[in-house]
Amino acid sequence: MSEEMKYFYLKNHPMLSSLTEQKLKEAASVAKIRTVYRGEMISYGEAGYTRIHFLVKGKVKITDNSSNTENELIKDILTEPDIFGDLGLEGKLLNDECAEALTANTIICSFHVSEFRRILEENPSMVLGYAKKVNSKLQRLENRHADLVFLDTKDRLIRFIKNWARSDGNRVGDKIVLNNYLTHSDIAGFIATSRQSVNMLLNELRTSGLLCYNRKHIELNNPIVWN
Amino acid sequence: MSEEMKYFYLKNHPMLSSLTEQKLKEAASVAKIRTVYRGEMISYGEAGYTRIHFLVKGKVKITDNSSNTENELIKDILTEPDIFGDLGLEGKLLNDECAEALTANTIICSFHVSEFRRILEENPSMVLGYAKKVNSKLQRLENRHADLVFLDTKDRLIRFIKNWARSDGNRVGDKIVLNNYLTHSDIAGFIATSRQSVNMLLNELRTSGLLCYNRKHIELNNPIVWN
DNA sequence: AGGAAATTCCCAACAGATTGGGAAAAAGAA
DNA sequence: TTCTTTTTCCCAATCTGTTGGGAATTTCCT
Repeated sequence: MSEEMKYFYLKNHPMLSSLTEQKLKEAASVAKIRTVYRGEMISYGEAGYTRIHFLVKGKVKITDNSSNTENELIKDILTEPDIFGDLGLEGKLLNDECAEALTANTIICSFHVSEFRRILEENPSMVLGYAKKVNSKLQRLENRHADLVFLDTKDRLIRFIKNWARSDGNRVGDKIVLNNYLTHSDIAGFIATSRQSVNMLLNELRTSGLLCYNRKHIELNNPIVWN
Repeated sequence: MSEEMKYFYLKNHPMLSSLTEQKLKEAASVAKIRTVYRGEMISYGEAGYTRIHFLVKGKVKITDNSSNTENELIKDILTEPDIFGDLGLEGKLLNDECAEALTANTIICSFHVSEFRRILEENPSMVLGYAKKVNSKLQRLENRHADLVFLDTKDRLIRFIKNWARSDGNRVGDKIVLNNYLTHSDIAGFIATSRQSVNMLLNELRTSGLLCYNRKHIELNNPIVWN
């Protein structure tokens, strides 16, 4: 990966776009950039040498492997552009948190937290963007938590698909098409239900004409309903 | 409230203790400090003029009033020292989020986000503390979310009491004593169950000898179990 | 002290979702 | 292609926790 490509990818990431050309080139020189295969794990580094990752292309699944092996909890599903890793910048490894690329040729750009801390301190303009980003993760989780409390499984699935369509859907004619890089099991792990229920409910939505789906794609039939 | 008291309270807050004396006095001059009664609501400000609050003494309950009136969801219960308000620093009001003092003479110190943004930008050393704090809120919520997914009501209640004891318990002889400023309904709102279940389970724990409780206090009998 | 409001307490019936059985279909590997 | 693994699919039994009834108790207000 050439230095120019690194610069290009970093510049396109909204968290870093506010940097001056000079600062951005400095950042690019210490950044590590990597193309990750589908299914490949992305390391958070060792305790004391943790990293912070910028997802510049592709999708990433964040899982929590601290609990039972059966029925893993999916903490988040990220679409570019986003960040993940040791967001506290403290060098602490997070509770058995793992990241895995969901798409082929996922591109990740990463810094040691110590390097990133320096960059943050030298660029006060970036600080607010960082606070905003971490806070937005907090709020998204607050909403998801509230959904888990108040909604039943079906409504959680619908809410999940809506959000998915918003962040990653393509309008094609009078439909919204999603590339389906998730299994029923992934969806179940995200909305906290069983694979069986996800399957049953998707069939229900299909029968009632709200969507079509196969292993590759999901088509949402009525954009108004799915808004 | 005198200027000296403001300075004193701000200096004692870990998020602000890294400031130089000079910077801290400047901060104190723009801060607003207020003593809040039990049950009193704490305003987040108006859209565009939101505030960020430093809880310097007392307990505060953060609720989400966007859903049904019945069975409110309690987003968090804060013990001093902590921060809350518009953590994204964007001037956006959060989804019907409300804050309410749970203790008498709760002391809150607050800034306009625009003032606080300036303070952050002028004090790079504070930035990391802020990121760390917001990230710790994110992680606490991640754990709570996982508890809601994997644990049954009883284990969630036990986990809740454990955390409560850790952040706010006093060791008295071979017991841990908690000042009980929460109703069964509050606890239910926090662990996402019904008042009835909280009551049933607390009685169960009492019968099995793990704790004693009345409206004022909760005593945990076996510190080893509750660790 | 007396009355109103909030909180705590109890029980039985019900509902939504899980569990655990197993089978078919698709994807990936060799 | 053929074999293996993963994913999708279905059904019936079961269960956890809620709902909604109402009563007792405590706190707060005057």
